[in-house]
Amino acid sequence: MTTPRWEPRRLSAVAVELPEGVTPPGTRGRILLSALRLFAEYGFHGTSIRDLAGAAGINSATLYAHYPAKEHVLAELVLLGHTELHRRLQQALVEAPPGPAAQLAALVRAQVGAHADFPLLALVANAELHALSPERAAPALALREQSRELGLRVLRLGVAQGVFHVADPLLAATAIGSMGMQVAHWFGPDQPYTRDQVADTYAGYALQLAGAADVPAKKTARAPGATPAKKG
Amino acid sequence: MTTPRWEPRRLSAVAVELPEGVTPPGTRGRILLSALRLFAEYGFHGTSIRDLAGAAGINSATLYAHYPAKEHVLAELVLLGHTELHRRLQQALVEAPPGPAAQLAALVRAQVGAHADFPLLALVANAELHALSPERAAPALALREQSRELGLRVLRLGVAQGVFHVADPLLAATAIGSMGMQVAHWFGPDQPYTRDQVADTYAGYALQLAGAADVPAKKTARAPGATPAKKG
DNA sequence: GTCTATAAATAGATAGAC
DNA sequence: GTCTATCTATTTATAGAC
Repeated sequence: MTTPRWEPRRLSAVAVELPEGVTPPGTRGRILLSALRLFAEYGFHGTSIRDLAGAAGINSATLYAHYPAKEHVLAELVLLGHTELHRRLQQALVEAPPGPAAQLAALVRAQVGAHADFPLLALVANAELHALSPERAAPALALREQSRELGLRVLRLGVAQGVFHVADPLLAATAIGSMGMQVAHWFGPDQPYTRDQVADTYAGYALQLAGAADVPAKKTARAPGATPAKKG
Repeated sequence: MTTPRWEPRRLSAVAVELPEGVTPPGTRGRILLSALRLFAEYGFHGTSIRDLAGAAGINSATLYAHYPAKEHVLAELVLLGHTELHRRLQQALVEAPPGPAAQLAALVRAQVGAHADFPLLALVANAELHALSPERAAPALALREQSRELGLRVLRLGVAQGVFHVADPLLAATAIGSMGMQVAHWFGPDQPYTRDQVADTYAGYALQLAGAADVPAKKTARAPGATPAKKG
């Protein structure tokens, strides 16, 4: 690709940004943000070194002063994305009130929040990870596995305590996780929801799906504000 | 790419096949099946004309006797995938017992079934659609919109009838649809579930998520067999 | 329909001046 | 760090023989 083949369609109005404090300063940061946008829109293989450099306002050769290869730019984004999600999930668990129901709600809110706050990063981290060599994909895959187990543990605990009622916690965790992952594909400022509305609503869905006994089912309304887990 | 960079990771044990009766005979069919596998594994831009031809056992120039360009091969796959899903959803609605609960269950079973039966096709149809020009993506996008509305209508009807209890049917439909879409990313013969087990379980999840009042919540067990919608 | 051969453009990456 | 210039391989696609 030299010049854009056609107008972007995958993600129009979404802000091109990375989590706080992780964007490198100067040119390297501009390269990373350009890659975030282009990889999300056209994919890793659909973006050339010259596209990347052009979007960052530099010559293509200059890119190699900051990254040894195109793959390393993707690797940094993929790792950033998985790290941020895992960090948020862990923090959510720490801050959540005790009990599987509140913890599941907190996890889902954190997952949905992460995917709504950084949809481009989530998209690249998930959809382009396959373009990395196994060695460079491994760290992200390890983080993904850890994140998955956080949810699975909460679900299993909830079933053991009689709070949740699912025959197969693994399948339930997969289904719940799937809801949140897809948020990156459609959420944006053009949607009639705030990120907290989606996060809260999805947390309610997760509890319903898990058959959480005494949890307010009608809390799935369009109430704004995060108000994390004020239910026991 | 000339020779495989590394072993396939995205989808290992999944059969490379298309829905019954749609695979073209002869060389054109071999091209299409090769594209199904390679596009799913490496993406459209990650697969070269020579990869495609080599996998089909022909010279790269021969490909142009069957398709005018690489993009047309992808376009055929993308349209095939969206057509098959829409066809199954429509048929599921026709065959389903009356009532929003049974209809929602039937839709989810059909969606999950389609993604479990043809994960490669679902993956290509969804993840590589962005590589098509707007004109060639349009037919698939139209089908996608129609499929989406099938689910949305059932949810809205169920809410209106007091069978479902969700504040925002659109968001609920999105969440439910997201569960099923992701099935293509993980389901395969290496999983400890049959396609019907996943389909039935996910149908139960959807009803739970939607707050379906009087629906057997414990039917989410690992009971094999499709047995479509024997509940009212 | 299938091939060999090749054109024309673009790819990722490097050399070396400033 | 950034540039111009360039190398080398690969890309999509075509020409023309069989």
